[in-house]
Amino acid sequence: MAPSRKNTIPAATVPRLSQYLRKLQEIQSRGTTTISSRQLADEVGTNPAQIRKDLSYFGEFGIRGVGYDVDRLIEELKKCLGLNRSWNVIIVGSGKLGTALALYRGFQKQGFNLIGMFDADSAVVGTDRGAGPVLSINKLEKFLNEHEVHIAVVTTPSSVAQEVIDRLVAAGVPSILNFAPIRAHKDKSVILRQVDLSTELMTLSFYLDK
Amino acid sequence: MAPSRKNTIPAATVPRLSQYLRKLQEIQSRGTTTISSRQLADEVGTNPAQIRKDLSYFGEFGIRGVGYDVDRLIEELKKCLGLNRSWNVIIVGSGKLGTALALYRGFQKQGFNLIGMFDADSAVVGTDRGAGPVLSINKLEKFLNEHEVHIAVVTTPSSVAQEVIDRLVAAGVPSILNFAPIRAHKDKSVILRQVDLSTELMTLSFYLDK
DNA sequence: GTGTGTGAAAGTATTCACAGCC
DNA sequence: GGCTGTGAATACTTTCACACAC
Repeated sequence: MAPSRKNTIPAATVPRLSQYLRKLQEIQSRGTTTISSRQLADEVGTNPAQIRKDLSYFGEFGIRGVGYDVDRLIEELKKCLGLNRSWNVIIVGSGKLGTALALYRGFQKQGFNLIGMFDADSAVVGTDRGAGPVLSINKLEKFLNEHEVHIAVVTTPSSVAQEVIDRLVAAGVPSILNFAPIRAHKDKSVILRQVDLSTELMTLSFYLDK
Repeated sequence: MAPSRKNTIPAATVPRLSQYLRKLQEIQSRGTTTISSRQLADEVGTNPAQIRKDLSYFGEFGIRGVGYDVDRLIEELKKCLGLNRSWNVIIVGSGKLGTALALYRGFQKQGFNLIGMFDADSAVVGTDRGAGPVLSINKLEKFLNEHEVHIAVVTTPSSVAQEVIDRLVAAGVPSILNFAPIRAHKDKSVILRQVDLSTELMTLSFYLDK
């Protein structure tokens, strides 16, 4: 039976589940209805045992001798990932990067509702960057008070990113996705993930230099 | 003695080195000249043993009882990461995201030279998005023939990303940073890293849903 | 026969704890 | 006394290999 005790699931498994899900949605749209762990592994660039092990933390979704039903597995993965509901998202920082993210269509598709964008620049406030009129950063706390925000995406300049993150945390936002190139501090209760161009480039540099 | 045999260095260490480097540069600009592994660990959000172990793969850079000289450690980390030289970078896909990345100032600062941007949209070709006039994607192979490109950053729509990556690989580009939300395939000789908004959001969703 | 689910084994990564040097 | 560098211990991940179900 599905244990569903998420504390016991390896951290490395979680991002892989999302990749399985996306690949399966692509496979579904091609009209394929059944897939083996080997086929999926080939598509996603891993090995079959990894997939079976990852899935086994959540339950038994396959049929021995046959494989997995694509529709069923998509539903199960959504459930595993908490995607059978919607999450409210805001973007703080409405520059090029924030706008690029706001316009990303896959956003809404998986149940992420972009309900607000913020910026400090009064020339930007009021314009539409993909999620209705951009609000002034001064209205951040008021907005957070009136709306339940689950995820805040931070795309501000790095000079103000830590301050913005502190304000988000203080206002009770439970998770943050930070694109500013700083190593943000936060208290343990907040879920923080960092996406960092300069780290990615330096990592490539390391392997190029071998 | 510094072993410098990069195959033996844990994959998880490499991105951490880049974070140590960035934090040290910040610390340097505040005028601090010496730092202990504990202080750096607090700043970067890890533990001192992790830092000492990571550094130990490359050599002995500290002084017992004292700590690390900030200037020296910065130089050593740059050497470890292959940053004591410059790398040529192109961006393929000059939409909002590509433009945002092109305008990111930290880019040039660490020795990454943005030498070209490409797009398929003829309305975009010829405009300046932060790295001189955008070139037509039709001229990609010609450009790669005439310039040594070390890193290609892919920010195209996902529908064409795999095709673009295949062309980059065929033309001999040794490393790729892919922002398109696809699981790209590639041959083993190419270094590929993926940055993926939807995986990040789904990972947050997983932990929010606990 | 085919392919899943899963303990056990192998392989990696992190943390501990202390000898050795300042 | 303080802090690094590192083997040893622990924790975590991936891979193997096979019993079991279809």
